[in-house]
Parts: sequence; structure tokens; C-alpha cells
Amino acid sequence: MNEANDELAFEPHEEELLSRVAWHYYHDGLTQSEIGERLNLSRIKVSRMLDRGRKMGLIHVHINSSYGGCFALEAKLQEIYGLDEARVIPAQESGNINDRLAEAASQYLMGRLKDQEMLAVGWGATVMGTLQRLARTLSYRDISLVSLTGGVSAYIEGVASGRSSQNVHLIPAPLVVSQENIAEAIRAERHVVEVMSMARTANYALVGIGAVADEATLIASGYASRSQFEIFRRQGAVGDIIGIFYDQNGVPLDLPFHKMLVGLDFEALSAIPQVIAAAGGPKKVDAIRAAARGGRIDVLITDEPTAQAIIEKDQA
Amino acid sequence: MNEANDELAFEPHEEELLSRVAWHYYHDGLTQSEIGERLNLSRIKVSRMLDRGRKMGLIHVHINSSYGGCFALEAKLQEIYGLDEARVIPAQESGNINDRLAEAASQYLMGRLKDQEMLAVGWGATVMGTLQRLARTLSYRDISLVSLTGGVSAYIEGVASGRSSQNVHLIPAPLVVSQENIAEAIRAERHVVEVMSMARTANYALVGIGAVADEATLIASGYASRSQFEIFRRQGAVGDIIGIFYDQNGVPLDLPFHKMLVGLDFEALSAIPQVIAAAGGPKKVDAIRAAARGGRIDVLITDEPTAQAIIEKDQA
DNA sequence: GTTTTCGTCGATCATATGATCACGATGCGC
DNA sequence: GCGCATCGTGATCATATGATCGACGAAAAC
Repeated sequence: MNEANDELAFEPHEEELLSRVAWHYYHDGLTQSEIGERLNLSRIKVSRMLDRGRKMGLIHVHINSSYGGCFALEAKLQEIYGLDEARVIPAQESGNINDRLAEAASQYLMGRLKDQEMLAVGWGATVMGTLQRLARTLSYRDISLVSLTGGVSAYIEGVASGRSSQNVHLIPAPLVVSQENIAEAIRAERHVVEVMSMARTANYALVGIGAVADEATLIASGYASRSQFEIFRRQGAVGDIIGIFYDQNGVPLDLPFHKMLVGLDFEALSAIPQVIAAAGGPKKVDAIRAAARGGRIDVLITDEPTAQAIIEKDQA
Repeated sequence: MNEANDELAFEPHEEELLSRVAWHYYHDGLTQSEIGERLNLSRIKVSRMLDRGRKMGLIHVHINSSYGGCFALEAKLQEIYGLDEARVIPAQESGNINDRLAEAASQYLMGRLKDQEMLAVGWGATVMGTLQRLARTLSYRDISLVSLTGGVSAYIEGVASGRSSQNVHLIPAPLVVSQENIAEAIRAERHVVEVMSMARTANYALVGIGAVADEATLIASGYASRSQFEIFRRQGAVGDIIGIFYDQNGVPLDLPFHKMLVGLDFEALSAIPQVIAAAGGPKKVDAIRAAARGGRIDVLITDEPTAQAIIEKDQA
């Protein structure tokens, strides 16, 4: 697991200084040394401030082009699956796909989120990365966060910490419990009911898409076992969103596992105005394709080879 | 005058490549050499592409902070003068203030302009700089340009050239003519009437603010003489917007000069939903302050010392 | 066809940048 | 009070970057 413990808060004064440094650097084109002289800082400190600014999303580079992602693929995805929007990021051999998807997703959301809106979040590594990058934007624009499922406290709290103004509502439970009646009991808890009904009112939902593969985060984090996955696969599962497995048409399966989940169901998820999924990689092609075919998602953020693979399967 | 003749159009294929390069550089953090290897380009070419991308506004750096401009000053300006929005850019000793204001103004407009809206533009060096930086955004979003006054053809045509899809409507006349009856005749011309009534329907107006000083662009470009300015000053003029001089309360003066202008009057200007002024520098303090007091503008983009000076005068 | 002019390209080199290291300050537990 | 860990700082150095220059090739002028 990645560390989500970076201290994301800093002094207002420091923030002003950082903004000023960034302005001089990017807009005025001064060198770091020049900025240092002006503001009485060592060159190296200026460098570090810029670094932090970039990491924390204070500095944001936007590529103002229809090709920012691969336009042709985006158009095809939108057309074939009736998506509101598709974002495709260029291919790259090395580097972590999830980080790059998270970058693209956070960028998409930064452009979309308005003041005081509410964002519901699902589960998974990409979602986590996206939230980390969004942390600053969220608090600036007074965005509320709400979880779609249990089991997210660990990483959301990391993101939210240090900012008091932010409204964060988590389902205080694990993603999956061991027995159906326990899940029922948890879902009936007053606090859980409250958060879940709040999640239904969110403006956007940000979700990952899981493949039915041994590397799945669900298995890595102990919420499911390989043998369970094998059973799911036999029953036709090709992927999952917020823990719900669906077949190749994006129709949810009738699995006992689903009864043990603590979180919203597909019906409630679809009722959220815009469901945004960020996922990519060869293992996830079928999972993403099925989700798109079934209309489970409104916005898809993925990478170039994955988009290519998805489209090829549906044009054959 | 600056050259506005840079070739702003380029091949679609090249644009895709440029976007890809920019993506790798800014989002993936690859070095220019690595990008060159991947895409079979020499390192130096990658460097030049990035350079071009920045110059042409394809790459856009946003500083995601309330301090991106100096927040405290912005808040005060908004409060004192009832502005919709104020942008204050940090102080800098050296460097051309107008360029930095133009940068800030173009950035503001990029964030605000929606597809197919119409932008009316006034007169002045800052306006020109802003338009140059905006050129790409304008054509991408299919923004129409319309002039608020005569005398702008020289620089607007430079900005608009090379893009056919763009709608540009100019008042085909000088800013000022030598006699009142000539001005009347021009204003009655069918084409002039058409453009002026189109300007009234614009969503935004972008204007400069001129000081009543010998360095004024109006004088430099020969539209007015120093002796005229001296007379204006005696009559209480502190500044002008699109050639119309006003007193320290922002109330337009009754000058013969105004009768010889070809362009909209203040009443028509105020009818445009959002009038955006970009101006700064010690000479312009009074001019800006009066414009703000008189409610002539809705959005002010200025620099830190100027903002400070303006506010001090009104708090004393 | 020749010459001129312009623009593009890559090599070279000075500079800007960020990675690493070692130091000192600060905070924490014993 | 005394280590101990942690963090921020600046010094040093390897690397990334972009400015300059000459060469090449294409288009235009003659």
C-alpha cells in the first residue's frame, strides 16, 4: 500500500509564499535563484517549495488541447457506449498506470467540481491516488466527501486530515463482513443509514473498476479470497465496481458475496448524476468494457492501450 | 508595437504530438531526453516543442490557491467597490507590468469563456497582449470577437489570422476622427451600426484603463495630443475607458473629444454583463480607482502595489 | 539554372535544476 | 538531563535544460 501520510496541511503564510513563488516561476519566467534573491530564500528552498506545490496539487498544469488525451479514441468510446465523457491518456511503457490515471482523474474532477458540491467515492487504489491529488481542491472549494461503501476510512482520513473545514462522511464499517445477518445489522445502524442516504445525494461518484484476477485489490486487502474469485469467475463475473460483480454485459450477478457488502447497490449508484470511473491496464479490459456496455458509468478515464483493446473487442 | 505575426496555426498531427510530449513531460515527469527516445525525436526538438506549446498557450499552468493573486487585497477590492471579482498579481520590481497583467487577464478569461460566447474588446496595450495569449483558446471554443471601438483592426487581425473558424467583427473606422460630423456619419454607416449592435450583445467586455498622463497610449498612437490631455485634466479627467474620459467618481465628462469617437458609449458598455478591466502601474492608480468607484467595471485585474495604493486612498 | 533567403535541425556549451549528503535544531521518550 | 529520531537547511555535484551557432535543405527571386 502507498503511504497516505504526507502532511497535507501548511501555514496560511507559507501558502501565500508558495503561491507567490509559483507565480514568479511559471508566469514571470524567473529562475529559482532570482526568486530566492527577491524573497530572501535560498535557491534550494525555492526549488523545494515548487516541488511541494506540484505534489500537493497547488500547481496544476493543464494541456489545452483536444488531443490532451487521444481524441480519436475518446470520441469512439463516447459514441459506442454512450458515455458523457471519455478521457484517454497516452500510452507509456514504464511507470505506474494507476498514478497516471489518478493524475488524469484528479484533473478531470478539478475542472468539474464546483463549490460546495458533494463527491461520493468508492474503493480502490486509483480512487485513493485521485483523492490524494485532489485534497487541496477539495478543501478550497468546500467539497464534501462521502463514501459509497465501508472500508475506506484508512485512506480517506489521510486525505482529509489537517483540514477542519472539510465535510467527510464515512460509512463506519468494513467493506465486507463475514455473514449476511451482520451486514444487515450494520446497514440498519442509524449512522450508516445516514451516510448512505447522504451518498445518494452526491453530485458525482468516483469509482474504480476491479478485474476478476488474482492481483485484485479486493484480494490483496483481504476482503475476498482467490477461491471466491474463482467461483465468481465461473458464474460469469468479469469485473466489479464498489464490490459488486457483474457479467460481461454489466448486469450484476446474484452472489452471496453481495449480501455481505456494506455499501450502496447499483441502483443507488446509477441514481447519482455522474459516475466517474478511472481504471486501466490489460487485466481490466473486460471489466471496463462490461461496465461501459451496461451503462454502469457515465465518465471513463483510462489509458490508450486499454481503450484500444476495449474498442477492438466491440468492433469485431 | 509588438509583432503579432507569429504563425499561430499548425498541423493537426503536430498538435497531437505536441500534446503527447507535454503530457509526458508535465504529468509523467519524464525528462526531455526520455521523451525523445520514446517518440524518436531529438532532445532539442522536444525542448523546442515544449517551448512552442508554452508560447502558444497550449500548456497552461494554473496556481490553485486563493493566494494565486494576493487574496487579502482581492477581497478588499471586491468589498469596497462591489466588484464581481478582483485579481491581484504579486509585486515585481523588474519586468513589464503590462505583460504580466495580460497573462493574468488571459488566464481569467480562459477560465470564464464558454463555447460560442462573444467577447467585446476595447483598446490598449494590455488588451492587445491579452488577446495574443488568448488566441488559441478563442478558436478552440469558437469564441466570437467584436470591437467596442474603432481603431483596433491592426492588432486584432494579427491575433485572428490563420484561423478561419473564428468570427471577428471589427468596427471599420479609426478610434477618433477629426470632426464631429464625420464621426456621426461613420456611426451611421450600416456596417458600423451592425458591428456596434453586435457588440451590445457580447457576454464579456475586455477593456484597458488609460491614465491622463503623457505616456498614454492614446497619445503615443496619435489619437490625442498632449495639449488635449492638459485640457481634459483641467476639466477633472482622471482616466479613460475606450476613449471616454471620466472624473474621479467615474462619471463621464462632457468633452467635445467624445463626440468624435467611433465606438460604444458608457451606457452601452455597462449593459454588457461583465466588463473586465486589466490595468496597473503607479500612473493609473487614480484612473482605476475612479472607474471602480463609478461602477464602470465588474472585474478588475491589477497588480499588488496598484491595488494597495487604490485601497489606501479610499480608506483615508 | 543559379543565387539568395529563410527556416529547421542538431552540436556545443553555459546555466538552471534537483538529488544527495552532512549538519544543526527541534521535539520526544527515557 | 541525555540520547534518539526527525525534520529542515544549505553545500556540493550530477544532470536536465535552453541559448547560441553553423550547416543543411527548401522555396523564392533573379
